[in-house]
Amino acid sequence: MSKRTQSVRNLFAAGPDEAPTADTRQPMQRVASGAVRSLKDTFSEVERDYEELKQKVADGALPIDLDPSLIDPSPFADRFADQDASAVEALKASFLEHGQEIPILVRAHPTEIGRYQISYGHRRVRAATELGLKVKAYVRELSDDRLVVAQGIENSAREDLTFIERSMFALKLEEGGFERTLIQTALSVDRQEASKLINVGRAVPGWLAEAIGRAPKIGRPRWQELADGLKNAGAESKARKATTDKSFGHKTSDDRFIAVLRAIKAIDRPSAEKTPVLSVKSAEGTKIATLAVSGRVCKIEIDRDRDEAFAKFVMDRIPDLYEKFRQTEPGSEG
DNA sequence: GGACGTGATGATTTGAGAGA
DNA sequence: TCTCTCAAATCATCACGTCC
Repeated sequence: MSKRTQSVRNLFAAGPDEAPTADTRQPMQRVASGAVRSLKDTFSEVERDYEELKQKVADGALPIDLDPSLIDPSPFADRFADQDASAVEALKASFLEHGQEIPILVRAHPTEIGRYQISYGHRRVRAATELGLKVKAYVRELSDDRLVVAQGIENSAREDLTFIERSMFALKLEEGGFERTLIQTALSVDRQEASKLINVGRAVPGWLAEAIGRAPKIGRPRWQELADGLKNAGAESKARKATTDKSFGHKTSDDRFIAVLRAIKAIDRPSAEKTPVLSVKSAEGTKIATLAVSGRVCKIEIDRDRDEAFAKFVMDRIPDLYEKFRQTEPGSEG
């Protein structure tokens, strides 16, 4: 750090009120020596630097240290609370080792003087709070629109929001009266994706999403499947019952999702999830084939070593069998 | 006509299982 | 244990229908 920067910082730290006043300098002007003139020039320069610095802080171009207790979360939360403890722990370790390398972005609280609202950096604030440290923050004037866009851009840069977190964030923005185009920008998605996110957000009750958690391995199709399932009568109470199960809290978030989905689907297809593996035997008692029903497929398995030819024989006749099936099963055509 | 919703599809990624 | 294959899952995009 240069001496001049240091002097500017010291001046900034002391504040303008403590700078020498014009009156105190008056007698020195009578001594028009070169040294004094040089000192005056330097002072003017420092004063200009101070004004520049003040402007940069006001513009949010330079970070300042804030007490985390003065910082409130974003009014448009984009992630579930208490679901990313490991990430906060990692941040705490990083803070202790390197300090806070990346400042957060806040705006002045619109209704409470002296407080701030986060645009992005919730986890950094939490880490700083737990460590009893101040948090480096850019303070900018942000409208609601700019706040959520900045928030969304930061999140998509990290790509660490799960589908349901993005879905709930999108719904929050939609309910907050934001334009679709802004929601698309904030989430870096096209209109189709934004539409799907919002619809899933609407279909999945907040309490259920919170109970399941981030479900990092569960993507749109399966959340969509759950959302569709929840439209059936009684599905929500089944889901609620699943979340009160003793083992529910011990499962991972992904497993909690699967448990709820299974509970919901048990209404629609009671046999599908419970069907055991069925086997067919010959007259001599030899196993010919087995039928295994999983989430999406029915799998018929035939022993290759013994019956590969038979498997081909069956395959050849499947079209005929399927036709006969369609003629005999009234509900089989859709 | 523009905004939105929804289903379908192809490309890519991921994970499990088989075989060397 | 490593490599390969294949199925499942996800994501992005397209196409079409509906509504205002």
